[in-house]
Amino acid sequence: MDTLEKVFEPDVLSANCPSRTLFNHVTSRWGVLVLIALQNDTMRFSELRRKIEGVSERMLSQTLKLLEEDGFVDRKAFDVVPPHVEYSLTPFGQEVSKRVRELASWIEVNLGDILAAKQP
Amino acid sequence: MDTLEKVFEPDVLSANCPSRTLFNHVTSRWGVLVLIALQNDTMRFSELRRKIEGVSERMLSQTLKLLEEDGFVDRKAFDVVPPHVEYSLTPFGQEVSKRVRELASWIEVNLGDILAAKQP
DNA sequence: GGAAGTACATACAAAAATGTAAGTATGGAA
DNA sequence: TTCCATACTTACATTTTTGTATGTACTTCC
Repeated sequence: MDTLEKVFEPDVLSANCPSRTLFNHVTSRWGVLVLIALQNDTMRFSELRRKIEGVSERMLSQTLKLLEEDGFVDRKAFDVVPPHVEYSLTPFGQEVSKRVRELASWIEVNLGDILAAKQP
Repeated sequence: MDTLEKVFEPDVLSANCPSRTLFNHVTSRWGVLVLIALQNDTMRFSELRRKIEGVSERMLSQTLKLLEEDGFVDRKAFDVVPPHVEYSLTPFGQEVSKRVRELASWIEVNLGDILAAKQP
């Protein structure tokens, strides 16, 4: 093995690590939900908006743009009027989405028990 | 089966679903990092603060309190001076932590490829 | 002919998150 | 005896996030 290998180890606990930035984008309030919503479908902007209850147009487009820049979301625009744009996950996006989904599902499935366990 | 069963299905995509609230806490900026930091250890407040680069005392204690209320973090205070408090994950906390860790690890491991794939 | 739907951008305002600094009580090290 | 460490809390200031409203260009439905 080369003596100079592995100079840098990604770590989300390190303030300046690029993985932390990506992690923040992915786990952002609307980011997680976009990833979940797109998991098995290609969707249009307004479909996403209806599916993710509570997002404003502003936040949705901002979040989509960020995830697109990071390479997790693919945007396909058709040059027609009225506009038609389709969003989907890239292969990278599908990987993160899968893991976000697992977290969300665990919470959904165990919601009853979690709620029952806390009595403040 | 009872005709009235399953009146309510938890869904993080629903604005008012309690699972959404929990999900938001868990995926909050510092929440994810606390869950990761506590995964295999019991830690004291200032240890956590040093481990999670960039958290302020204020945010750390706020986040710990929230996760404690949700039942994911356990707080054990010893009545001595100077104060001594130990934080750890509850069984529920370990479950969510595991899943958050998997997401973070995937990003860390694939960081190079993700970064290489984007050229804006 | 007017309303609604489409996929946004933009300006402005309000709300929420976060940081900073200071304070607390006490013991131990220098 | 002054400073540091501990685990916070509180007040205050700043930053970031989020929402609201409006506009666009055109088509289709009623």
